[in-house]
Amino acid sequence: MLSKMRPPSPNRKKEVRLKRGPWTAEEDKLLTAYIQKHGYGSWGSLPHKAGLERCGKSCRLRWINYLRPYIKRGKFSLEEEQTIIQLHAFLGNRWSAIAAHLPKRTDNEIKNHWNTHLKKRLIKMGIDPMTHKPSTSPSPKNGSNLSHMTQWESARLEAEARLVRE
DNA sequence: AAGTTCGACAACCGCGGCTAT
DNA sequence: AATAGCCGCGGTTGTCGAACT
Repeated sequence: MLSKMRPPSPNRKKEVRLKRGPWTAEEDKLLTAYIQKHGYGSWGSLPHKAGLERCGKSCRLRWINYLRPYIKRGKFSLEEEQTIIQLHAFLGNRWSAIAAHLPKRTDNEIKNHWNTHLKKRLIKMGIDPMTHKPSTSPSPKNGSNLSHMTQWESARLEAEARLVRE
């Protein structure tokens, strides 16, 4: 939908070079202080008001994924991982919907965790991470034990997906 | 010790939905 | 009804530290 994309720098008064890349502690402080005082929203104008040389999009991302006071960071518990796998079986790559069931986790964090850990783990178990069903060409070396595991896991996932649906 | 590869995660980009005009 | 702009989402990339050679 290119027509909807805004031109490079439409109505910016001055060509302020917007900063990109990792956030500094100082920037975090500015953003947090501003949001604590005024709340968030209107991301387009927020950076300027907060004294940040970032685009609104970058500020929004930083706040949502990192600075919000109640988010939980660090290692995922077994329960959380199971929940993610179950929800993914039902919802697919709808990370924000999955994150809604794990209130303290962000969609970005869940997505990263899925891509770096859970997906690989399922593949290792012979489960297709997209369909959550035993993959069609299971690795030949870990035969029957694995297929039993995958059948069990698959049945469990389907049952749990049903539960989530209800 | 130096160089290379790998894994984890933060951040960016492009797109689509929604709303206001 | 058409258009412009904002917001949020999902995919992808970039960066950095750890592990390995």
